[in-house]
Amino acid sequence: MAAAEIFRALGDPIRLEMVQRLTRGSRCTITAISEGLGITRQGARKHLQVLADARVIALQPEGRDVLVSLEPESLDQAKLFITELERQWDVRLDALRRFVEQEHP
Amino acid sequence: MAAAEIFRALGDPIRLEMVQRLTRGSRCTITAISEGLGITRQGARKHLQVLADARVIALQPEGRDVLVSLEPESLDQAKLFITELERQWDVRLDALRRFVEQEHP
DNA sequence: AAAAAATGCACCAAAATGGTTGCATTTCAT
DNA sequence: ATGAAATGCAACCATTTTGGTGCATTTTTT
Repeated sequence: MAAAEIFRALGDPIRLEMVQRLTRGSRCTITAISEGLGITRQGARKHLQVLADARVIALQPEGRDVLVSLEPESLDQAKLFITELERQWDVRLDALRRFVEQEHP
Repeated sequence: MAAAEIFRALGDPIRLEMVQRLTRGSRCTITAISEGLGITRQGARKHLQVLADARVIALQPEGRDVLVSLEPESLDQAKLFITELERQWDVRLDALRRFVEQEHP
């Protein structure tokens, strides 16, 4: 289940903050996005790797630094997954409603 | 960030499978939802607790057993969070586009 | 009343996570 | 050419997570 990995990547306050920063500001370096998180650069780097493994972000070396950028497709995938869950839920509720109406006319 | 906890709860294949079962079938007991997952009931029970802590599901004792049911509001919250991320992303892209058009008329 | 079912609780072990420090390497700027 | 900046890598540590076993307890069922 690829969705689980994306959810997992988003399931941490620091990583979620990183993603939020990327949606607001543009792409930036690892050092830049690691500032003001209360952890070291090396610590932040591990979080970035988790996000990259789930393809929530992309890391591309550019000379001396590495550019961090958002991969919006992953967010779409996650949202679609939830939407589908809700659709199934609604289908079930509808079936239940029809059943009750049929049994108690 | 409450969203992080919800994402975290969804970020595991077994827990995601449990949620999916709940959207399809109706509420059921702990034993029922723990079957066919490849782990013991006690193991499954811990996953259920994670989901309950994040309010993705509700656990209500009912005589001898405990009924497991989905709390759809949590899914909505998670979806809304992603939707908002995407909105910010789009706002930024639009701003960038307008900027480029202005600079290179 | 006795057996069976559903669950809780406590404890245990292995693995993963989150975070650190220290140091080496590459690349850019002066 | 030298120094500063950005990064990578490895080792290490504490904590949490994942999963298990064993046993006690409470309800149903027969």
